[in-house]
Amino acid sequence: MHLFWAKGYHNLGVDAICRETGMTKGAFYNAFKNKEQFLLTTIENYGNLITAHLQNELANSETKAFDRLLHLYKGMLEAQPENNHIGCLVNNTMSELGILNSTVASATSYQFNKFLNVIEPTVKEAQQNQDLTQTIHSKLLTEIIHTTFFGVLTTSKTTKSSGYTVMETFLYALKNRSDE
Amino acid sequence: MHLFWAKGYHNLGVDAICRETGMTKGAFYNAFKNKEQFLLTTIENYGNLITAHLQNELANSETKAFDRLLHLYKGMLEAQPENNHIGCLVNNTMSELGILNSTVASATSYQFNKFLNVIEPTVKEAQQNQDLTQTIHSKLLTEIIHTTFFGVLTTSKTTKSSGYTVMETFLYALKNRSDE
DNA sequence: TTATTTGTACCGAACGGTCTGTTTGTATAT
DNA sequence: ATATACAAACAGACCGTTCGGTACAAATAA
Repeated sequence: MHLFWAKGYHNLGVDAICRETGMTKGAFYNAFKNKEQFLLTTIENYGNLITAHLQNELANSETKAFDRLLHLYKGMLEAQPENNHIGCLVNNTMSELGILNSTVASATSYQFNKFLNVIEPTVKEAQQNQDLTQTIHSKLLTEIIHTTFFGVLTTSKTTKSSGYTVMETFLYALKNRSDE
Repeated sequence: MHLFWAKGYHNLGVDAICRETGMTKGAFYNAFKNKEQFLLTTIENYGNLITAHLQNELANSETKAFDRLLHLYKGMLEAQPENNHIGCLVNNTMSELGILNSTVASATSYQFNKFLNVIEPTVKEAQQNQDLTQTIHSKLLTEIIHTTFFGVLTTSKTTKSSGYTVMETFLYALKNRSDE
């Protein structure tokens, strides 16, 4: 997972996967049909991991929904510099293989939607708290937020910054201004 | 340019470049030091092309600044389905090579900033027209908008949609609500 | 003539994937 | 308890292809 994450698909060979994991080619091709199948499995594992993380981060009901969202994205973005700006495997794979491999494409958009479904209730709660604009349906608003997050992840790969300023300012811009 | 754009860096060989352009390897390596140098040249050409396009699209002063922005992003996103969701070369390259090659990384972020500098005056104008939130500095607001655009481009590669709904709703969410 | 550009054969390395011989765990028969 | 059977798992040499890049002679330009 970490190899695909950091190096991408075409820049990572099966030999390197085997070297890193201690598998041999025989074991690898016994367990997976091919490199693509291994990527699909990896994406699913990654998606489950992230989904659990999101659920965990957003579960805390002691703080307000909007602050939980802020804290969630802050944590993920501020971890980027120390993680060598590895970004998100789903985002990375969407970009590299989205138009080249439709099977992989639908696997990534499936995981992306899973992310949205986990985040949406908190967005809705923030809307009900009058902390986020109510003029947009919570599902679409969640998509906007997480899409921007993906954009920030991509651009921060080259600026080597966390990109959190952009994300934070963006979230505050979506804050309902009726309470100001 | 079109080859890097559609296939990415690692998935495109020098042989394929020569086949497509009619060059031979001798000519290629006489003109460019290596494949990376060719990518850097390509990114610069691409950046100039897009910068000119942005300038052209935003120059029209007959419509309001906010509507020009809307129209700009609408045009670029609605062209995606017919262009096989090729996206933006700068965005694609940022994602694939951002953490692997620092020279390419800074070339892409340089072009990204050029884009921002072209768009910013129109954003500022929209702010002055009270059509965009004034609480954020125009440069940062421009960065937020274009970063979200990049995010939309990436995710729409896998959903095969134009993604314009997300972008449009997003821009309207940044609209100053004092006039409603 | 001399300098530059071009065509192409070629290089070693790495690619995804296959093949075959061997080990291993387990189920059944004795 | 021990022997036999057998499929699944595994190790790693090996396959043809493609990779980025070089060498060098031929062609062209100055």
